Parts: sequence; structure tokens; C-alpha cells
Amino acid sequence: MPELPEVEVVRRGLTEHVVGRRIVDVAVLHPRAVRRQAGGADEFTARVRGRVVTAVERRGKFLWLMLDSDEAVVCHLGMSGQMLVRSDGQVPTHLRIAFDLLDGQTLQFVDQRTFGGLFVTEIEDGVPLEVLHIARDPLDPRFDDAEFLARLRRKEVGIKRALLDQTLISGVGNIYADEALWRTSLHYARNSRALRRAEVETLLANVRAVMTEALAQGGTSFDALYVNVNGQSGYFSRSLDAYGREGQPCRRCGTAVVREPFMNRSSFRCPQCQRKPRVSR
DNA sequence: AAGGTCTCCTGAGGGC
DNA sequence: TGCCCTCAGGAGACCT
Repeated sequence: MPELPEVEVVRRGLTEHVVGRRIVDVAVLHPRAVRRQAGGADEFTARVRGRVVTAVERRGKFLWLMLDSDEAVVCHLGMSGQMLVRSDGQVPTHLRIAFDLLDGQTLQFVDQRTFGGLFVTEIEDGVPLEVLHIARDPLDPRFDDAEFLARLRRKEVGIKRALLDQTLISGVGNIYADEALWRTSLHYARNSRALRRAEVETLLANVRAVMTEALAQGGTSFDALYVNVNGQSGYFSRSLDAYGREGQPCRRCGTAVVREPFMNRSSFRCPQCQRKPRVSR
């Protein structure tokens, strides 16, 4: 479950269901799920077993469980990861890691494609070591708009690439990048250096607005891969204006939305409202 | 240094 | 029914 709103839905669910609970045992069922753990599954298990979860935090698409050892279990959901809390004893097909909680519930990391994963690490300044290089996300009150603008001007990069660069601004993925660009009437290839301050401010306001609206609706789910900790889907997909709307009329001007290859995936835009820049300045 | 391309995986859906 | 193709909410490693 990838972008910020979907990860935040999971964070809130975990806060409700696992904070204060003790992890009595943990089983790693697929080694790829802990490939970022030095020492592998044995090390992961040793550092997690017996610990109490004290908080669940997030930066961008990274999520972590704080432990009473002052270490953190960091989680990235990748393309298809889920964190599920259940008490019905069911074992999903792609279960990769299972945490047995003292209260009888099971916390499951389920991941069809195994692009996601978990690892235990140390905390520095409140953030796991491996998350330190990730920028604050736009819903973080300490996100610095002026610094973001300054960094955009220090480079010459297409604006969508910049939105997807987790070291510049975190939490934005392919869906919300396309939605925010549509709302701002910007083409994805607009040069970051040439954007006016007001355009960047409007873009940031739209990133925040679309993510806040999506969060209120439980995130974007196209299928059962993207669900909250109870297995329920969000319903923001019905509110999308650009993403996935190839051939359908732009909700602003009626022109058919186009899909174009971009960074080995797809970008959706209105060819009328989001004109291709003539030159990259 | 920016921007292509490929890779890691599994599964769904379309065309024939 | 099967087979082959393309595609998917991420992201790091190469190459030019």
C-alpha cells in the first residue's frame, strides 16, 4: 500500500491495535521480507521478540513501530505490502512475517510481490537511521516550503520527478503526483528551476489537499491489495481526476485524458490543461 | 547531473 | 482452456 495517505491509514490502525502490546514471538516466513536486516531473520527475530510496541510513527512512505528497547521495527510496504491485525487465525497466501502478540492477536506482514520489507534498527533524533535521508512529508508541520522551493531551483529536473524524489519531498507517489499536477494544471516535465514561486506554492497546497481528502476516505484502493489493518479498502479512487482516466473527459475542460510512458510507468494528464512545455528552460 | 532503462516479484486481464 | 503480452500505489542500480 504505497503512498502517504494509505500508509497513514495503516499507521493509525496500528496505533489503535498494537501500541502497548507485547510481541511474544515472531516468525519470518520469507527471507526477502527482511533482506535489509543485517544478520537476516535470526537477528530480526532476536531484536523483536519480547519487546513492547510503544508508538507507531511515519515519515513519507516509511512506517515504524517504536519498541521499549528504544529500537524501531521499520516497515516499507513497497508496491503490495500490507500490515494486518487479526484474531481469526487465518493465514493469507503471501504472509511473510507473523508477530504473535500477548493479547492473542497476530500482526501480519503480507506482501504479494515482496518489494516491501521490515528491519530493526536504531533511532537517531527520533528517526530510524535508514530513514534519515528521507525528506519530511508535506503533511508534517515541520515541512519547510521555502527550503523545498530553494532546492527545486538548485536543480533542473522535471517537476514530477522532483515530486517522486523522496529526498526532496516524501510520501508522494505516482497517483498523488498526477492528481496534484492536474489540480495545478502543470505538465509533468515542467522544469523545476523555471517554476514561479506561486506555482510551487499552489502545487504544494494541492499535494496537501489531495492527500488530506484521500486520507479522509481511507486512501485509494483499486483492489484488495490496498487495505487498512482490518482488511478494508479506502474509496478515494472514485475521486481521482487524472490517474487511471485515460480516454475519459477532463473534469475541467472535457478533453480526453491521455496516458504517457514516464519513468517506466504511466503518467496521466489533460493535454489541454497541462500543456507540454515547448522548451526545457 | 538529468533522464532513460532494467531489475527485484506475483498476479490480473486482454487478445488470439 | 491455454499462452503470451502488458500492466501495477516503489525504488535502487546502471547507463548514456
